[in-house]
Amino acid sequence: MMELTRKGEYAIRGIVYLAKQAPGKVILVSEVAEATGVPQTFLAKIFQSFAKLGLVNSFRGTGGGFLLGRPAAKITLRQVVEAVEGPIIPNRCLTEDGSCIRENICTVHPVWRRVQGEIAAILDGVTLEDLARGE
Amino acid sequence: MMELTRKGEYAIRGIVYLAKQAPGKVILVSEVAEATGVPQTFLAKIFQSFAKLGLVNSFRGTGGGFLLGRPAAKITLRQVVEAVEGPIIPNRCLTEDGSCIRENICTVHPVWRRVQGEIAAILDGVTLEDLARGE
DNA sequence: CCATTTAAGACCGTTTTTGTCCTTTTTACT
DNA sequence: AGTAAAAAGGACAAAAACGGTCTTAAATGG
Ligand code: SF4
Ligand code: SF4
Repeated sequence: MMELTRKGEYAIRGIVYLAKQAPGKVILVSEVAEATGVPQTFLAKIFQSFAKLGLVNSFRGTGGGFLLGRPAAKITLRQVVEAVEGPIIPNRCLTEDGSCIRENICTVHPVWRRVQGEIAAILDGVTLEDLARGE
Repeated sequence: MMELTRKGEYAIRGIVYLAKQAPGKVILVSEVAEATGVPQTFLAKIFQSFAKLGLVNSFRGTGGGFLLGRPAAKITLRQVVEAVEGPIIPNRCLTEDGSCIRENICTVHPVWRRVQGEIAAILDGVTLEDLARGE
């Protein structure tokens, strides 16, 4: 239950690898893939979505590659996870458009809201800098 | 991300309905299904797995049905969720058989362990009695 | 025996996951 | 200008998970 997908796991491995590099250094996706044990084409897709959100910068052509879009200390684990997995939603009724008619009288709903808040808080409290240098 | 399946949601709705009944009263799965808006045959399956674990007792034949296997105060939300969704595993490396070779040196692993612990603690702290009478 | 109700398992369409492959675009270097 | 090196983008697809249904069997009370 509540399992991160491989995409999420790969995303973290990949961007943490970037965070470990010297700031400003451009890295090939092929290098990241090999170092982290992630299928290269899959990782490329993941990095593309990172790039759209500004989490990484990319350069095409010879000498191209990826690097972090901002300092590692300014990227949280939550941002990484939500970039590829979407918002943290332990149950359907926690989406922005309240989807369950029982929501008003439901006693379970607040429990899921707490779960959501706790997970978000933990993930918000961890940055790529923490992960890159071993907390 | 981290979304409860419909099976899990249905399971909670169903067993909370049982918890709201007078202790000892036997309820038909058809009644629970109608009251909670869950497909009956699907709910029947869910209740079967509850029965195997002792969360509910069942009686077959005329006058049969379901009731809680022990007092509502002795059944936690975690037990209900894990009965149908399996253990709370935010990431693969948190299964009993450590499946990731990086686990020893990984800085992300402890974060997921924290998440696991927090979710478990929240769900452990809520009983069917709480849910039945509105906390 | 018969109606009722759960138990158990086979089955099945849809969606999501987990990728691959191919073409295009951008860029640097010669 | 030509070419090689990357990432960008999109189509495709096998496998797994999800969300159920259906059928048959077993128990139970009348
Ligand atoms: S019944 Fe309660 S917990 Fe379930 S989806 Fe509706 S509001 Fe959420
Ligand atoms: S790399 Fe770390 S977080 Fe990812 S599966 Fe392995 S131990 Fe867990």
